[in-house]
Amino acid sequence: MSDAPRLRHQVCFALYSASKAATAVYRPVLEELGLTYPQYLVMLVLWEQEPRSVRDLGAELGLDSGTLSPLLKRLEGLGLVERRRSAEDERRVDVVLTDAGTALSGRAQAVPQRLADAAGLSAGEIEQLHATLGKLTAALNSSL
Amino acid sequence: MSDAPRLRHQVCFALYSASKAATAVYRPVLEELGLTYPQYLVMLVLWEQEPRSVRDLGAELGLDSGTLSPLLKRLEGLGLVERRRSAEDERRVDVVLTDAGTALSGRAQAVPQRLADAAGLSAGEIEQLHATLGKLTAALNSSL
DNA sequence: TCTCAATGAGTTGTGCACAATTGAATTGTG
DNA sequence: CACAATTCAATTGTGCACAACTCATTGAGA
Repeated sequence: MSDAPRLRHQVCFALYSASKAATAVYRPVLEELGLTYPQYLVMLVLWEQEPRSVRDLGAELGLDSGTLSPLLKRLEGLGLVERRRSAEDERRVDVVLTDAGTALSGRAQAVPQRLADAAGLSAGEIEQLHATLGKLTAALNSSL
Repeated sequence: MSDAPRLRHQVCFALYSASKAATAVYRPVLEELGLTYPQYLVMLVLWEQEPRSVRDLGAELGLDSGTLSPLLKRLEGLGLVERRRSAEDERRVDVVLTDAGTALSGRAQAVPQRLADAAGLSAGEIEQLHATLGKLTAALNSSL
């Protein structure tokens, strides 16, 4: 028989599928907030701490300016954030929440629970999955 | 303190990061084959069995024609596959491997090992991760 | 047989992801 | 101080992902 690698045996495909399925579950929920999934991730970071430079956001999320610049422009267009050149370092652009951006946090509370409800995994399995994914991501990133 | 959901606590972000890290590890390897990661997935399916209709490929990979049509056009441009209208059902387009497409299978043998090398997980952990991701994906998809 | 709903592939439009490049601001070193 | 190297954000170009739509083909039912 063929000894080509098999799709269903590959962990990378399992990761790819699970990640797509998770964002698909989030999509209608986030649509109520007017956000896409990557936009939601940026807002999560800002809700934790602001202002954050574009570089900080990129380091936190693993995204570069090619992705973030237009995304932030759209968030600014939605009236959720503002961008301003940093005073100390004119190369930097600080991203801050508007009042509307801050207020959106409240409506976002219920978002993670929707995934948990749909996941069909026990709390222990979730925790172990989370830990294993963390190890895996760290190892993969350090191998680059 | 803020009771906004925290980025690092979210399994969805762990999935998103791990998936991106895995494709990043694959990228330089696949570049030697002239493939992107989604193109590699399509080739994996075809190496298992061909011909496959566009619909079959989509069902296998969870992609729709909006993604597959241009991707297949690029694979055809690379000379790896051919597309032909099905004789039995003129709505369908069957995708078949060219000789070059079949031959590429050999060079793709070593690809999965590269991820395993970089993963830093034991065989048991990999297996459990794979099983948990499978359960998760099935549950998420059935909740839509 | 004659609709008419369903199916399959393609196209268009929006947004994400990443490589490569540009250009301004900053830092380090002589 | 001068100036080369680095840093930071933005832009451009390619490709993936998905929604919404078009259009041809098929198949089921009146």
